[in-house]
Amino acid sequence: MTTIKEVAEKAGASVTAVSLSLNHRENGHVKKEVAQRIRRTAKELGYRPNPLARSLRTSRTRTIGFISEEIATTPYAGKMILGAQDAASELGYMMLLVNTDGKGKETDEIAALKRYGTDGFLYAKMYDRISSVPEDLTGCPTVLLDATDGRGKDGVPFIVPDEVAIGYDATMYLIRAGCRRIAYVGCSEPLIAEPLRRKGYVNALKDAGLEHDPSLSIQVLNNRPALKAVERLFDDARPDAFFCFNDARAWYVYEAAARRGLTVGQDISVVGVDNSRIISETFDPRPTTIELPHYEMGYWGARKLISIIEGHPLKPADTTNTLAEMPPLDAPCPVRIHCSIVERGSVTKRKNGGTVHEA
Amino acid sequence: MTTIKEVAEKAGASVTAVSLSLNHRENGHVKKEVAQRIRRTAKELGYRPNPLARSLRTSRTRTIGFISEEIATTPYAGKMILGAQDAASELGYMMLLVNTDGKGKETDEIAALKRYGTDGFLYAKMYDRISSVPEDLTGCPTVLLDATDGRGKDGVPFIVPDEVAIGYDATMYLIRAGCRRIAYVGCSEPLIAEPLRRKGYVNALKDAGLEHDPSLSIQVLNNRPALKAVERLFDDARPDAFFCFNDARAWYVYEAAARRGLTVGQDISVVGVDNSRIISETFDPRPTTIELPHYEMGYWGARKLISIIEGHPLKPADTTNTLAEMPPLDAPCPVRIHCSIVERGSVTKRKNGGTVHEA
DNA sequence: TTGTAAGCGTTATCAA
DNA sequence: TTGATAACGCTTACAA
Repeated sequence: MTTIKEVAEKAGASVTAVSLSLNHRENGHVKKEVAQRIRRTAKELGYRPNPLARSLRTSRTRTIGFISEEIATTPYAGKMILGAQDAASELGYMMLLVNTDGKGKETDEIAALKRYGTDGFLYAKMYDRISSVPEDLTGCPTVLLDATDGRGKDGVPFIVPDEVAIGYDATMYLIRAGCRRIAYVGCSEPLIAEPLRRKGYVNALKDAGLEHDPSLSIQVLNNRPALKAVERLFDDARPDAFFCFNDARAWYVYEAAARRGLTVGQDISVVGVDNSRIISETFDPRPTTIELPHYEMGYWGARKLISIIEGHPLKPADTTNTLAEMPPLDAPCPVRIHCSIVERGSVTKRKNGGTVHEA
Repeated sequence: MTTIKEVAEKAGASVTAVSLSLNHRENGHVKKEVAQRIRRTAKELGYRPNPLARSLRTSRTRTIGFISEEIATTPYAGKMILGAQDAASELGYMMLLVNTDGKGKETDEIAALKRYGTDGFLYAKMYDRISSVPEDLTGCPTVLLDATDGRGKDGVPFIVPDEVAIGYDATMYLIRAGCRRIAYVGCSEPLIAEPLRRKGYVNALKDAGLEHDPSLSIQVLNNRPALKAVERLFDDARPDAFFCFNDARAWYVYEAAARRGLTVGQDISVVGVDNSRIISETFDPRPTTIELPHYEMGYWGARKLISIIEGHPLKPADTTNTLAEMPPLDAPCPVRIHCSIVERGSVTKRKNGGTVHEA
């Protein structure tokens, strides 16, 4: 590894001049000509500053810590991590990863991260819920991922999926495909997402001028009772399409359909949220899956965090492209991204089907 | 943050004495009494050495880099990362995570990791295959995860699942549950795991004294053709159980069973490899899933790597507990772990159903 | 056994 | 404009 000293010698300048020039802060301190010479020889030598030495001096490390209680408990974790890592990489940051048990270990891991000098923290949950950020993080730049701390705009900045929009789009997709008796197979666990996705479903029906038949909406848990409930739904309400809260719920629809000799994507249509992918991998493409925006939450969470660290606000324009275009009906695996970024003191504004909160 | 200097002052000793004492290298240099006093005051002050400063001096960072081409492309990535992180954490290491595209970006990310001074690298793939480690890593401590470089024991140390044992155990599990006509639903893609799992299946049948009926073995890809093939298998060979290469293959068995009014876990039994979990989540527990040892690969990979970094060999005893006990037949979701660690110059030895390669 | 000081590679201060 | 030099917090060679 070549050092600043070597560059200075080769370029016939002082280390000061080199440091200043390479950080583009030479104005009025180093002659333009010299600065250019320095940059040239630095490039020739393939010089890259030693981040450790730099950090020791500046007490800024250009690293962020990704803290997750349950990296492995859901298949989606990887996407959130990937998104965060991509953003970090784009902005010249490194990402340190720790897993915690949410208890004593958490304190230790956070302490370790702090010792390594991470500039900020991504605190990730694996499904939207109210979750308080550990005390050890107060005062540190932090962004909550897939959770809120319940203190709204006074709380820690957070990124959550726009669940209403997800339900709306899934349902509208089925409507546009010509379905008229669209069922909703929800989840009877108390999840934040549940009523919101259902709300989107109801809104879409309303906007399309379709009657909202309550007998088409059910909530199920799992195993036989869930299957039985779905079978009753098939037989009593006779839906021509299903919007399923998630893949697990969609499974029962597939099973019930198979038992009736019906083929999904032919006799009935199914759209489910989530991404275990098995459905879209194994069966024909049209009955499909809407992915939760885990990648986007990670990506925009990291951008948001770094913007806080560096003291420049994340411009609203930065966030709008999280909303992808609605794919054509014949696209093989249509997916739409819904992701909203909320920060303290922000104002809500509806935009292109998703919700963007601006500062 | 309290510094070594502050500890020295408070304890009435020199920084040298403090450094030596806290690193437990005081023998013959610092009076025992003084060393103890130093350690006490260090504890009182909650002193923790600054890793950056230490690394700058020692050029060892106690960090490892986890390199993955495709963190997000499979649901299993998270587990491997978790395992590696757990091991790192236990051994006092931090883990830096980067994602690459396998091309130009990879070189950049590796360079970045090197600049940050990572002591070693975990190079992870997401399914067992032959994969060469990037040149940039030659000379650096590296462990390949879920892949081999094809150079056998002369190559880079690697960790891969013991696929034969997986197939053996899955099949034996069905045999022990009383099944007699066990089908194998494989995957017709050219995967390393395919013939190995099948081999385990055949071995188990043989060991149990059951006839190996070739008409019970099929390989399918996906969509309608896969479903049709499985349906033919149902109708022609009349199996009472299925060992499926993975969840995606298992899906077709569920679908075909449902179409015949058969209930899995009642009329037929199914064991599948992989962990999308949807099967075990939604249906009765007995027809179940064998998870690939992603966590273990990450965990033992990191231990292996750190042992290389620190220059002390990983003792075989360390690896044996990767082989969990065979769970009782009535366990809700029986899982068995198969993970083998291979290193240069090692010798194979069969142990407790799994394969452990000893140095 | 103890402590002083050099050095790791930067950035920042300040005198020239 | 320029370039010594101190400082960041630690480890370690070496002198006392």
